[in-house]
Amino acid sequence: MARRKEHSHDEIRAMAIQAATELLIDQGAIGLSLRKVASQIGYVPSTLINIFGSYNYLLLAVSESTLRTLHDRLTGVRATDSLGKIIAMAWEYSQFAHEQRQAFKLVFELQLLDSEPLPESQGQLIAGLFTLIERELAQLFPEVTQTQHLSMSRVLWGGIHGLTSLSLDNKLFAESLSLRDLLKSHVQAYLQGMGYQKELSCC
Amino acid sequence: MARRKEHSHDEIRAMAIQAATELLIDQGAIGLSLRKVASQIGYVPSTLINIFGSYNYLLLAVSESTLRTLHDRLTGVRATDSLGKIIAMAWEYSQFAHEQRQAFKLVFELQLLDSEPLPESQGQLIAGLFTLIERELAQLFPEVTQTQHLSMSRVLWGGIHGLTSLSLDNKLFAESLSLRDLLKSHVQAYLQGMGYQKELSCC
DNA sequence: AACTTATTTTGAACGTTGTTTTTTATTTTA
DNA sequence: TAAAATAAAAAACAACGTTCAAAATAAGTT
Repeated sequence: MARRKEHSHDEIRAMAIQAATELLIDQGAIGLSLRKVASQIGYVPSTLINIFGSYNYLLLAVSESTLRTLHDRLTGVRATDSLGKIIAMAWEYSQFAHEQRQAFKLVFELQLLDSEPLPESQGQLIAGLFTLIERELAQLFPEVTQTQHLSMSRVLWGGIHGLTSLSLDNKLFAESLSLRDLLKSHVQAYLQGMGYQKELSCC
Repeated sequence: MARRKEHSHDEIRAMAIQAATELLIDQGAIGLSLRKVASQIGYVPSTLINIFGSYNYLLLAVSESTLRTLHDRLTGVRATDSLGKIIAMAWEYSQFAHEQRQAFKLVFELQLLDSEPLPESQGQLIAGLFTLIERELAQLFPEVTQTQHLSMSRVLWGGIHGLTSLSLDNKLFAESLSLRDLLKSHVQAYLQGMGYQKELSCC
């Protein structure tokens, strides 16, 4: 058989990523396979392997697409002050995770082989999430070094991610508590503990 | 063939769990399969399915065993005060995760089917980790309600888990920062933000 | 325009996976 | 001792990712 040339490689890439995302949404991670994606877009497994390199790299492309969407959602968050913005982004992060549960889990659970190095673009995308917080920290703590902004952003995002992940798998074991309140408590108390005292009259 | 009766079912269970753990350690999650576990202990796939119910339930048993070991390690942590103990447990948690990387990831990434409900024992084990922190919080904040202890323990452990998970996958993107310092910063600042002021002279 | 050379998609084959079903050997019971 | 129950193994099954040779189109050459 041969070169149908109905679609370019880039078009096939896009079609495969979209098909995979849809399968992921309404069939779950188990209902996703290279063969299903291929048949969904009218191609054949080996064609996708030629284009993506491997099934894992296809999944990585899906993960990358998910991260881009997430990043866009976070940049769309608005708030009156930096503290409110961080809290709002934390909430947006967790909401996205719950809405796109399977796709979100894929981002953090995809296991690459040693022969399949993580492309830098993927790292840049995740690092880009941290940057969003660093920017706000620079506003809140102008007197503090950049290394400390770095550190604080990791602690904040680590907590947001951890709470979100555990919540996704119902592993918080606290039905009476709302994830929203936990996230808010985390961000507020940590920043307060780090010296942020906007509406705190000390003694 | 038939009933060799060399081992009881419980013995086979234990052998399978141990073999799976060893395969997990020195071959990674990819090198693990029902068939390999079976052949490792001199049995056959269908025998393990008969005993465990499914391959997933075998993995769940491995996960349970891992959680028990983790819990034991955490209860072994000693410190002079409650704050120090929480920090020490956080560090122990992350150390365990790095030492038993694959087994730790299995605990939080194992996906059960809808037809395979999560046994309560597994939930109890994870909830038991939170309890360890709640106990210390009761010491630190005796005046505070139990619901608030619950909430604070989730926030603390969520952050510890998130930082640990991201660190496990090299997704913190901050080589210059040590995980230990991040954990310490998280616990200390959060508790301070929540009103803990042991060695803090206010004004 | 015809022929050759590249290119690219495909179909078939391979090895492996978890699971189900059937067969077979052993143990228990009558 | 014979029949029934039981338990382990073997074989069959469907699905998986991947590889590879064949086939069909496109591009290049004379």
